[in-house]
This record gives sequence, structure tokens and C-alpha cells, in this order.
Amino acid sequence: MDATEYPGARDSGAILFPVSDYDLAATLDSGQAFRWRAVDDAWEGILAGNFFRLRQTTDGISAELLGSAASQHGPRTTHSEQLRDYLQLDVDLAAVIATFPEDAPMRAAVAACRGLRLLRQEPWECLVSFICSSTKQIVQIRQIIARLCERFGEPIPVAAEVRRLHSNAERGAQKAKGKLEPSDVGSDRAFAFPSASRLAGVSETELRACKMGFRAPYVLAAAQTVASGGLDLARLHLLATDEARVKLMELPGVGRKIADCVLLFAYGKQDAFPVDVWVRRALTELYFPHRRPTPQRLERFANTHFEPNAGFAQQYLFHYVRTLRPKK
DNA sequence: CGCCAGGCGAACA
DNA sequence: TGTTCGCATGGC
Repeated sequence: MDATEYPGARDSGAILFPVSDYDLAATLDSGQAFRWRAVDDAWEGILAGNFFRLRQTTDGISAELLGSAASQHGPRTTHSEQLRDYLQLDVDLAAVIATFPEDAPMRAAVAACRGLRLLRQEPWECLVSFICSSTKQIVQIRQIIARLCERFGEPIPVAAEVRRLHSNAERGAQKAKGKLEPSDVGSDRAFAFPSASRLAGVSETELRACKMGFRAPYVLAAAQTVASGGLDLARLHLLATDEARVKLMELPGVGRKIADCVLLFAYGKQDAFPVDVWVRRALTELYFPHRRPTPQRLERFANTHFEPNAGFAQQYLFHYVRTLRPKK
């Protein structure tokens, strides 16, 4: 499956990834990642300092590069390879789903979330994002991360015509809601996610100003540990899930749930099964109706019933119960 | 306004 | 080993 130039869109440099069974909106907006925003019929986000615009097309997913940070971020791969890895385009979704347990709840979740995928995120961004996720709603996590990037991330130059279109749409929408603040002027600018070494040098007060509250010292400690080499995120994938989990949980503010999110969303560890309030609700209501399973019974069930792609199954259950309750 | 949000960690029993 | 509570902040 090779990316091809998108016919008729050559001027903008769009490439097309032919892929089926991929619900881009559900995947980018399902609480795995927090930096994608819907702009008209597209999704805009930043990967390793590259500002991309993605679109679901009839044939697959099209991608444009809108800008790049000056300094080199991440591994030296092509933009195409970068997207393919991040979006996990080479995963055979049907084969994964075929390994799910054959029970009614799982079937319902699969039917309701057709095309839902797991992303393969950058470990550092994923770690910080989920440290900031505790007792926060997804909208608030997005706000925290956006502020963090605006204040400490490297600016990404964006072509003038893109910026103009972008800011018109954005400010129009915000003005209509009466939410345009002075600090939002220029919010159309894009920023790379700040590096660990950058955040290691900021104060807790500056982090609190990003509205992350009591999580600020956790983020700071993580930045200092990673920047000083006390934890090598680039080598964590070499460890077994249990060992990698122990390493992550040595960081303050990182418990079992957040560690499992990082193991699953950044390292693709399928034996990581993050159990949060939604998944606990789903497991209880779907598999233990009118009973009250003990936490350890529930954990044992979660760790055995969904193998060998438990992490994937978890994301389906999470997304499924969230769509059942239109709270968002 | 009060409630609660994709938790964690400390302080208890 | 198993609960309870405080922690910041904002959306609804």
C-alpha cells in the first residue's frame, strides 16, 4: 500500500493513502490524542513538528503538509512514512477484529464503531497528555495541551493563504460564541509539542498557568526525568509490557491507568488495558449486569477475556459506551 | 449554582 | 490489601 500523489490536488502537495475500513473522525476524536481539530471537512494536527491536514476521501485518507518547525523533530522519516506509522495504516483491521471475543457486547461495540483505529503516538507527548488527563474531561485536556504548546512549543511557520483561511473560520466561530479573548488572537498559529528538555526548564508556576492545576509538578518531574536520561522513552518498547509499566509508574502522577494509556497509544502494547470510569462502566454493565464485581475480579476479566488484542478491544468498548451516552 | 470529569497518592482501617 | 479524601479547574 503505497501513498500516491493525489490527482488534481498536486498544487497543494496532497498525497492519498488508499485505505478502507478507517473512520478518521472517530479515530482522531476518540480521546486517544488531543491535538486534532476539525476544520471544515478536514482534520488538522501536528506530528513531530509537522503540521498536517487530513481528509477522509472515498478512496482513503488524503494528507497535506501545511508547515514544519525549523528544527528536526523525531526520526528522519518521510512525511508519508510518518503518517503511515502514526495512523497505523498497515494494520489489517478485519484481522484484529476477528480476534475479539465472540459475545454480544463486543459485537455491538464493533458494529457501532466501524473503522475505529488505534494511533501510534509519540511517547513524550502521549505521556504528558495522559498525566494531564486525570479527573479532566476531554475538552479540558485539549485546552491544557493547546496552552502548553502555544507557550513552550516551537512555532511552525504556516503558508499565508492557509493561515488566512484558517483564522477566518476559527475567529468567526469563536466570535459567534462570544468566546474570542485577546489571547486567542493568533491562535491559528501552529506549534510543535514542547520537548522534555524545554519543559524541564520551566517553572511549576508557568505550568499551572496552563490550567493543569495539581498535575503541574507531575509534568515537571516527568520532563526533568526524561530530559536527564532517567527514563529513556525511546527504548521502552524493548521491554515487556510489565517491565515498561513499572518504569512509567515510577514517575509521580503516573498510576496504572495512565501507564497503560501510554503503553497502548504510544507503544502499541496490546496487553495494556486501560481501565477508566468509562471502561469500568462498560465492563460492569455489559458483562456483569446487576452484579457488583470486585475490582480485582474486573481486572482479571479485563486481562484475560479480550486477548490477544485487548487494547484494541478496550478502545472499542470505550468509544461504544461514550456514544451510548450523548454527554461527550 | 453544584456536580463531576478517561486518577493519583497519602492517610487511614 | 482495601476504601476515603484532597487536589485545580471548568463545562454543563
